[in-house]
Amino acid sequence: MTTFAELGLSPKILAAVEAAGYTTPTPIQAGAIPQALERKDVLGIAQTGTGKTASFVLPMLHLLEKGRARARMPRTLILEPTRELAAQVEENFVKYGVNHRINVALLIGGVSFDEQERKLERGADVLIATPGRLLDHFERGKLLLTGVEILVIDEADRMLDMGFIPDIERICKLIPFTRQTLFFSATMPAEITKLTEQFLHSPARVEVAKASTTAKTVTQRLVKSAKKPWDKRAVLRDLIQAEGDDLKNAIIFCNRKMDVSELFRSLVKHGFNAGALHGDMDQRARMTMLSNFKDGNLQLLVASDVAARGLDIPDVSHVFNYDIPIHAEDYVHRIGRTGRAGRSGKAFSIITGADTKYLDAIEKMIGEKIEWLDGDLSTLPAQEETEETGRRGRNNRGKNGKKSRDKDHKEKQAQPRVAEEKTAEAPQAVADISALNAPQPVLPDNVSIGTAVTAEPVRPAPHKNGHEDRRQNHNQNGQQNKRHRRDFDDEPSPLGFGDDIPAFMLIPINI
DNA sequence: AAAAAAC
Repeated sequence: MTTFAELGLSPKILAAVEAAGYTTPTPIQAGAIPQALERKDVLGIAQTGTGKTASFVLPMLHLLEKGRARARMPRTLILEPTRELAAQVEENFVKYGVNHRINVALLIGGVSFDEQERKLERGADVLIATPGRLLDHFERGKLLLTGVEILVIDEADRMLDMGFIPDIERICKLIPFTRQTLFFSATMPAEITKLTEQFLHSPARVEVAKASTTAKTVTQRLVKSAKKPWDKRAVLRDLIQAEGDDLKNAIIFCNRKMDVSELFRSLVKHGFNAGALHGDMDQRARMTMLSNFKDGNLQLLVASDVAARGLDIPDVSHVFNYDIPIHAEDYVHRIGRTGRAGRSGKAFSIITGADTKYLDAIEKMIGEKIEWLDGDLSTLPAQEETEETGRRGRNNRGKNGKKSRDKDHKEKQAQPRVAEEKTAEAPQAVADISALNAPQPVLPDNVSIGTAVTAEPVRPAPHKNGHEDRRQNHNQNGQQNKRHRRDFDDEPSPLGFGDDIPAFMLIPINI
């Protein structure tokens, strides 16, 4: 079996790898590192969770040992599709670069330019960036890409999904062709193959057997539910409680950002130790939520698909699909957050009558039928007329019977109820939850409860037209609906604390 | 029925 020492890495790097507790390289590392050290282009085909990041970070450190960076001229560039992934790669440089003196700059959106510019000015050995912010810096003239010796394109197929390919092409053309290119993708659709033909020079192809769709160590179950959000939330709570101590930590996926916020608030109200993660959250809150979840301070993370792929969150015992994903491949990515490295994991998907089409597609794709936990949809009692739905339905609806979140929201402010949905007790309710149910200003979209209790003024009544356009990339038709959404969702981005979030707010609620 | 990413 290969060892790290045989790969040709410098002693400084080997020491750091050993200190990090690794002895044996993964297949992608064993395949890619020697090629990269020989300055060959590499085409790495590997999923996340295969040790892919180290397979470019380690050889990069090795090659960076000679020479040093000049102002505004980074020596290497790594492109990542999401901010979290970019930050995660930076962490890898910290971990494996403990014995090196290298300057790493992280260029991602959602945070201020100033510090990023300072780091560029100081001379960056490694630039880790999402495409938009990188080009933004470039257009401002803060950055020259002519000194880049190594270019890494990570998660190329995801970049494709996200429409980044034109940006990637543009960036590639700004970098001298004498560079070395390391290119990673989990799949190779035609567009990606074309891209590699365009930008790689006789690459060494390193392919890691794809973890056959879904890991065998993951127990998958379907759970029936009526369609209404409060029904689904109750089903979820029951599931979480039924798992008891088996549930160490879990990611709960929703299809929409708005539902992430809503479910997060609901879970917290019910006394669960939960956080939230989606792309409209303030970057700082995103980072904090993620690190708190990784550190075990948060047990549950309600997330959009921003968390479905790539994020290195070891040891998630459970994945819940609060919504079943619309695209079958997302199902695989989501449940791939558990059952990693041979450990066992459980994945529960809440299914309503409207979901069967997507469920069929998923089962077809993974090539198996997923078992129902407790009877399939046909065993679902007729839901409409139950006391439960009746009561909640009234509270959740506006005069015309259409859902009016804004109204619902204000009602909650005015006369908060002790228990939102059915009076399920919180699982391990110990701490003083009453504060959460006390009258309070609008509970912010993004962060934990502490915020609401602070004297942050309730946000001024309806939005003036002007500043609604921050997120105008929603659908074109249906202005009415759109307004509803915004009124609820478009809280002043987290809390209006600007860059200075008081520390206590970032402390998750431990119960 | 979506999310992500620049301002």
